[in-house]
Amino acid sequence: MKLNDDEMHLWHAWKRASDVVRSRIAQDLADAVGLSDPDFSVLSRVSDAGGVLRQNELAASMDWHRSRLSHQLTRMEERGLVQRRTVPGGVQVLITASGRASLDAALPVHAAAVRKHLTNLVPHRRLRALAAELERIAQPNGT
Amino acid sequence: MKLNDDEMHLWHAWKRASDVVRSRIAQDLADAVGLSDPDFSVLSRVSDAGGVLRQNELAASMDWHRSRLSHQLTRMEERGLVQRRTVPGGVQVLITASGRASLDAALPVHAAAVRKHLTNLVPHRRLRALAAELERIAQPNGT
DNA sequence: AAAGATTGAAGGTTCAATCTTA
DNA sequence: TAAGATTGAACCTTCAATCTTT
Repeated sequence: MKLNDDEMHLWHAWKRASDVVRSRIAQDLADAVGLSDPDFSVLSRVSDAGGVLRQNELAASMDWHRSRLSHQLTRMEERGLVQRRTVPGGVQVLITASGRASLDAALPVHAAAVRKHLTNLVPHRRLRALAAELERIAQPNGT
Repeated sequence: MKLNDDEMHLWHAWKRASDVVRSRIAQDLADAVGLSDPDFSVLSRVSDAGGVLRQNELAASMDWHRSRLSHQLTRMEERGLVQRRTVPGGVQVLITASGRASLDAALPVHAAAVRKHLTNLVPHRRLRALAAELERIAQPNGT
């Protein structure tokens, strides 16, 4: 019913590390290229899919709810980063030239930020083990 | 300039685990007692401080910007969870009876959620080591 | 001036309700 | 009907500008 010292310690460390790493990487990205974390995620996925992706598949691949993606795409479309096109059975999301330019600028910044704020702070020989440990934590459908 | 496989793997696992754990715990808390994560954090801190805390110290102890806390307290005050009182040199935040009742209801739910979605998914003998690893990651002022 | 606090705007997330189309 | 998508409201976070008090 109450957490013991070790559990509490891990919880606090977890919370702090999650927040700190996310905000540091987001800050570097925003400062350098004016993209938010969600902006970058969307552009990356669409680009990886070849520049076009059905909205429904995009949402599923990112584990996002429909409405979340809908709001996000509305904002990104207003900024000219992506374009929506209605097709039979749904909506296609296309990356624009401007969106691709932003992504290209963001990629090295993002990689550098992940290195600086996460992977470089973990000993090389621990990289795989920590990743595996995190996957075990994220795995269960604990609901 | 580009992440290698191990770095990429860790990054993806990290992002997923961070999101999943945060949202699962937040969901349990919201479903059971109607408190958000920030609500719970504020109530916990104020309660730990004896039920009263200067707003400035509260912000500092949570690593929050002034405006973030100000907005949060405005919402919480409207819901009757806390009360603000101007004192020489600043503002005092007081937990209300209703706020304390919500916190009391939330504490066991929160502990159970942290166990279920985080600490129980880590082998007992790894608890301290993982916490230490996370502290090392959160440590540097990487800015 | 400096520190504490507030405000409004813009972006982000979630939920429930709605609309549209296969 | 069911799946895909949108919308509006409420809450959260950040930033820049402002206000207040010491």
